[in-house]
Amino acid sequence: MTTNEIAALLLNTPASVTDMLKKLSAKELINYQPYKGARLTEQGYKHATFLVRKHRLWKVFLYQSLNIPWEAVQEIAEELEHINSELLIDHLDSFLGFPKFDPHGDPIPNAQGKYTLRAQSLLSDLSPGKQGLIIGVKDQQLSFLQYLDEKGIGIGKTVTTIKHDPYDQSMIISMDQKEINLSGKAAGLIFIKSL
Amino acid sequence: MTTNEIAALLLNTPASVTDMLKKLSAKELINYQPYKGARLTEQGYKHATFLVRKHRLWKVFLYQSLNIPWEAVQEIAEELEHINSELLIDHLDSFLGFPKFDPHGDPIPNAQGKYTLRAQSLLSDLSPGKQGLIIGVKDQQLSFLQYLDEKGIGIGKTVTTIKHDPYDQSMIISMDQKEINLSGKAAGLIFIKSL
DNA sequence: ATTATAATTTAGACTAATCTAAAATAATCA
DNA sequence: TGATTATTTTAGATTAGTCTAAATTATAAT
Repeated sequence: MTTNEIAALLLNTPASVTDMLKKLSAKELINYQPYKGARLTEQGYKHATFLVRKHRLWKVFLYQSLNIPWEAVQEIAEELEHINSELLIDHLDSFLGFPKFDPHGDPIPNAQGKYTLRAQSLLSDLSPGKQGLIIGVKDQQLSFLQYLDEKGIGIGKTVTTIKHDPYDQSMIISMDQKEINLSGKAAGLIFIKSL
Repeated sequence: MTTNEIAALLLNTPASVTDMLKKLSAKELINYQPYKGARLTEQGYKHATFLVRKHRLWKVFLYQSLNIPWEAVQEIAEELEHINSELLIDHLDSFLGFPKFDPHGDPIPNAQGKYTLRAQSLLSDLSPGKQGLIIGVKDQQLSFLQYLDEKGIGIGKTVTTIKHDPYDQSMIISMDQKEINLSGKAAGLIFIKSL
């Protein structure tokens, strides 16, 4: 990623990002060469993985145990993920039953930092007549998640492609004995396991 | 509390505490007059109560749900308590079954900020032959909690006073069919409900 | 291959939170 | 009650994280 992209993502200026890169470099979490970009070191990768682990485990907890609505989960998890205690996270993991995926279908690194892989394809590639199990989403913007909620689409649902429009890629799928229209854009953001 | 005492507690210098008092005063959380001390405003009291609520609910969660050992609970709870979301805390409260007391026996304010009161006395005041139920401790220093752990003393245990030494106030109590020696100091830090 | 444009970094300023040392105020005691 | 001591506050320095504007470097276009 470029300095500007990071800045846009963090809602900071590129100048601030440059400072951060220098600091991360001093801590040996990244290898950084001015104007050339940066790359995580092994140590940095471990830090990042632990952060991902914390974030996704908290998401599972907030959503599954506390029943906190979608809209609020992301924001709270971003605060919780900064609490630094391996003990806490390992106990949380155990409490939750060592989940392998978070409520968006994203894989959760285990205590050793290993991700569970699984075969996945896009709903947009599911041929007419075929069945698929929804296992995740690619985009976690609120507007998209709400769009899915409205249509009743969620992780764990089984869908069948009825029709795939060759012109605009929009799809008609069946789910829960109902037919649903889906834009090509949306279908390309939904991960499925074909059945 | 004095400026110096606050400083000692926070492990900061008195100069820093003065700065904090001025800032809290600017936010109208305390009424502060230089050299005269400070007092919480109504708004400040509400903030403080919410902080206590957060802290104690997290403690219940860490201890009861996650089985995190004593020694670690306090430190983690101090980080968690700074996450500011009423939604989160109210859901956590509900998840935990709206507990009224934390694992040390300290009362937890409800969503309206009300504490549950209960009659309590000190173990040191329990006359020989009388029974009491341990419901809390007054001091939460690690060393004291470990001292209690070693003797098997904890919240929910029923004890009977056998003997009370008039000279050094030390006590012999019976618990779980065993006799236990307790210093006068310790007995004065244990809350009981007499039975 | 030069030049123009875009991306990135540097320099310097600002704020917030802390500190030390000095000054001001309050409390204590002879 | 006046002097001494303790407490508290102020003043000024330091560090970390951010910003804007200017300078530098890389990329793209003619």
